[in-house]
Order: sequence, then structure tokens, then C-alpha cells
Amino acid sequence: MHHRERPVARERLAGDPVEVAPWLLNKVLVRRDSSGRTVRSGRIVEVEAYRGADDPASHAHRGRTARNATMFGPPGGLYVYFTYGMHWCANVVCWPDGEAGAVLLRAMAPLAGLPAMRQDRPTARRDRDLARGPARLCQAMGITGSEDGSDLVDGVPLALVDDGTAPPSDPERSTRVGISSATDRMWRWWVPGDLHRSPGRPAGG
DNA sequence: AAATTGATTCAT
DNA sequence: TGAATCAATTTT
Repeated sequence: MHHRERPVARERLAGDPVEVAPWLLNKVLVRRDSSGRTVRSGRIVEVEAYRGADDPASHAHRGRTARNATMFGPPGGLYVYFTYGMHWCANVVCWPDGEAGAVLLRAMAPLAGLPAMRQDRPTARRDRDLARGPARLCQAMGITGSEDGSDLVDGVPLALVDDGTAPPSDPERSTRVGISSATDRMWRWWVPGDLHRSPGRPAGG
């Protein structure tokens, strides 16, 4: 049956990113316009967890800076950062207010607003390439640094919702992609068999 | 396998 | 003030 979309509970995001990350699989990221209509959405199929002080691969590892401030804010925030001189990446903030940690959104299966996504991702040849990778996901959803710090639970302009699809009971996992420290931690998860997962090769393993 | 691109950060 | 780094993507 069809379930109504409901926002994820902020309390559920306030925990350890390593536990929140696989739980976020199959949740839906939605962009709404000013009248509340869904203009783009996609199902999250690949994530990575980043902790704070005890995770050398985390932007928050060396403490709070202007760039990573959102990660130290309340759970449910959207942490957006710029990297490689050209790419935006989006994370869901975890842990209680004051403690840093987040889940990187690495890939999505597009659900709604595909024409707009194709327009913002002209290099995507197939629809499965629209949001396959963290920077591609941001392009497909129209996310940039101007939306750093917005709230995914309040849901404007971006929302994290549960449409009734449970997370996979047996998510696949690996080490994280594109990092050079803490390469042994198996903190990347994806929906088994989903073709929308990014091709990124894990660091170390 | 190599080019692309610029903010951020830490070290001088 | 300078150099290294970088939660990647695209093209060759």
C-alpha cells in the first residue's frame, strides 16, 4: 500500500552516525517549492558515516571551524561543503547539538523531478547516472553551499522523509571512498543490488 | 590514467 | 603568504 510521507524524527538522527547511516538507506530526500509541492526527490541508496573527534577522516576531527560549523549544530541539519574546486557534497548532521558527526549522502535513485535533474546534470547519459555519487546527487537535487545549515526535519526547502520503505535488513558495506586516513573503518553502506550506487572504489579495501 | 578547479587549513 | 589537501567527476 501507499504510505504517506512523514518527516524523520529529529531524535532518531541524534545518535551515532555509524548507526544512523544504514538506517537512512531507503529514506527519501525531497525538494519542495515555496508552496510545499515536491519538485525533486530521490531514494537514498548509498551513505557513509563520519564521526568527529575520534575520526581522522572527518572534517570535524580538528575541531570547529567556519566551514564545518553546521556539523556541530543540531541533528537534522544539512551540512554542505565544497571540495576539489568544483563539487558540493551533502551530509545529514547527527549527534546532539554541540557534538559533531554526519552521514554523507553518496547516491540516490531518482523518483520525481527528473526533467529538472537532467537539466542540471547534462553529462548524465542515463537516468541512473543522475545522482550516482555525492557531487552528482547535489547537482541532481540543486543543492549548493547556500543551503548549508538548512533543516531537513522542518523540511524547507529540503526534507528527509520516510515513505514507508524499510531500510534493507542486510545492507552491504565497505570501507569509505576517497579518504586517506581511518581507511579500515567499514562505514559505507548501500542497498544490495541497487544500480544507482556510485562506482567509487573504497579506500584501502 | 590525467585534467580539472578553488576554498580551506595549517605551516612558515 | 605559501603549500598541501581535498567525503570527485569527466574525459582521454
